[in-house]
Amino acid sequence: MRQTSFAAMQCSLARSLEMVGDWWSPLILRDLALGPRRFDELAVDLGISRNLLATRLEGLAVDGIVTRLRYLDHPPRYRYQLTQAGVDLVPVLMALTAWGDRWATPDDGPPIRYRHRTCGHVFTPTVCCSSCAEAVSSESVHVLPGPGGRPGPGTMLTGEFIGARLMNGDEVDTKR
Amino acid sequence: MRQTSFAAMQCSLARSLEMVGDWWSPLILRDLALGPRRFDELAVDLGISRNLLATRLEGLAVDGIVTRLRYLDHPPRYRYQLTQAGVDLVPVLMALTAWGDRWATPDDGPPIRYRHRTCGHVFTPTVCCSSCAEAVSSESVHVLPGPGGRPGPGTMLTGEFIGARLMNGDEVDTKR
DNA sequence: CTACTCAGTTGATCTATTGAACTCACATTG
DNA sequence: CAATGTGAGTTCAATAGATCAACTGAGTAG
Repeated sequence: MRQTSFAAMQCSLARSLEMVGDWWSPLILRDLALGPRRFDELAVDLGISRNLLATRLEGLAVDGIVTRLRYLDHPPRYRYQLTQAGVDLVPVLMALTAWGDRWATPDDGPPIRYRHRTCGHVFTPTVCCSSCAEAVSSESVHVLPGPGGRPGPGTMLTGEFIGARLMNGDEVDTKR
Repeated sequence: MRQTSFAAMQCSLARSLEMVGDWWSPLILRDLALGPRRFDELAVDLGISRNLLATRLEGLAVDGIVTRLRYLDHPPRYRYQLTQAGVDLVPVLMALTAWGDRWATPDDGPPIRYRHRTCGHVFTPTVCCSSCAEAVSSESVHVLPGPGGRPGPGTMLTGEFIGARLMNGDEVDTKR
């Protein structure tokens, strides 16, 4: 089979997915952000098979998202830690979690909540405009071609649709 | 084998991943947000195999993220469209794309850029606090247990680490 | 009448995921 | 000091998913 690699795609989403888009990786990163740091903790918490966990951690380390730290020499004991790239990814995972709180219907309300230290409030992670700090929706965004944009594997046609175009189309109706 | 289902996990991230966390799904949603809407357009643009595309689209439709619309009766022609859940997910994908722009090192700069209609600026999608609109980082967030939180598959230990705790630990160093 | 498009199915092949058992070094306990 | 336990994986058989490529079938264009 060989799962198709997204690495060659001229698309930052595809490249992100190549690094953290597989089954388990985001949950491993969630755990590293929330507390579990050691191999066995991760394995027990997630219920992931140990060989897969080993493979994933190695991949994440190669991609510079986690580091493997030896915190004890005798016996050798390791701890996995998020790098800056990993830390930067946490808010994105929080946003996806917030989406799940809304659309994946948890049985008894959200399993965890976030409080913002600087303002003190319990909040919902929201994707905002870096310029005006307003929440963005797909309707309020124009997509523009960037310097790295060109047709290629994974983006054969998208370019034709882009160009000062309203994201999510002109003839859109979002009825369910 | 059966790939482990995340659906039963008491974690909104896991439930989100159950719906959109598999190989290709996020790219399919990207395409639906950017332009391609028809089966063949998606297949050609992504280079995904046609049977997988059919399976994914059906799954996304079952989960209420896309709808299949017949826009022509003779011959029968269909178009796939994001539902409100799908539209709500787009900003999250944008945030992940922005992460990729930063950490997945595109060769020639970002393939696409976003402009915010309401303020007119080209911007970086940023995850912010819904209360104070400041950008959140994992260091500025406390994690609190929510009503739906309890140990279970996929979250056996995380609960022990949570409780008015600083996300990403107390003894964290984020050196690379 | 033939070729082409859209929207998928079907089937053979191959690989990633799973679950469980195994290794190996060190530590702890009775 | 023998027996058990813990951390951090590795090895292995079985199987569900992914891939590629060819096929179907309705309709339309030339």
